[in-house]
Amino acid sequence: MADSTIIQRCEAKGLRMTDQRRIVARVIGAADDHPDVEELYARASAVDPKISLATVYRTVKLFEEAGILERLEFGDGRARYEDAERDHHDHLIDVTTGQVIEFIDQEIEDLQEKIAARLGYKLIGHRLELLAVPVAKPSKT
Amino acid sequence: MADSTIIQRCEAKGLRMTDQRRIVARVIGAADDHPDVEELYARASAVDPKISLATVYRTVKLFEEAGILERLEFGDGRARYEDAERDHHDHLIDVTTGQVIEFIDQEIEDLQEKIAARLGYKLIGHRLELLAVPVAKPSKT
DNA sequence: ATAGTTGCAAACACTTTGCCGTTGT
DNA sequence: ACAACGGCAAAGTGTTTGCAACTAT
Repeated sequence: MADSTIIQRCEAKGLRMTDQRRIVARVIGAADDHPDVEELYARASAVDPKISLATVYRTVKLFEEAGILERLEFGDGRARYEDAERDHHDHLIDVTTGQVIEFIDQEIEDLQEKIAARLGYKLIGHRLELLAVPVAKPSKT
Repeated sequence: MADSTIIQRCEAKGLRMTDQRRIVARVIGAADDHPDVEELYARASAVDPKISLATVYRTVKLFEEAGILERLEFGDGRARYEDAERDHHDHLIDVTTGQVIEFIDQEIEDLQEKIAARLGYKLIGHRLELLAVPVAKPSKT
């Protein structure tokens, strides 16, 4: 189940697929940013104006528990979701703009496993966010 | 201001020091775990039974904004605080028990800077939590 | 047919805030 | 003295839930 859509993976897991769930699935699948629930609701509402916020919350939670979505928290108190099936990556947050940049670095992945092992643990996941400022423009200094 | 107490750093920054703030400062300084605000409130209440939860919230926020404390979020919806002056470290969370283990690894710190630089950014901070399970006991596999 | 789902509004958990009497400097 | 602070309870967020009507299988 490598390159399947969110909807296909839902079906594969036997989740009952309603119109609302399909809409939420599509909205997330189409997103290339990291929308919070309110934003998913706004995008879903554009497709079906009578979908409710509660349904969006229930749906993302369901999908998350099914391992289809991954919940992210960037420290602003709102949960964000992304397709769990996408290639693993971490996030760099531009603190000047709030922009989120995805990246992968195998070296850092390996290092994390090594650190966990050193502490007597087996790594099952991690959260890594780099907070940074652009290095380009500003005047001197 | 390397090895100073939280209270000393508050004074150095010119914060008005009340009894309540001193209590919160001491409670955090004495903690070797990662208490959430409710827990800080419980510990502070043991010293001064009439301190209010609102004051604890106001105080940790004030201290955080002064750069004296660091706010942590382990994904359970509650903010946790620790002394920002302690040596930098990251956290490994034992998902079977919720226990939090602190660690430092210079290699991973350097790598993060390198990654940020590669993306055109200057690293100003990061959040890293490893989620892991103990590797010892279990039977065969 | 029927167990699961939805929308709505009410309930929640955590955190912030307005008001007013109190306190640090 | 007086701006800043603390306690209280009320208000705010983001998220969850009870319920009656609806829908996928």
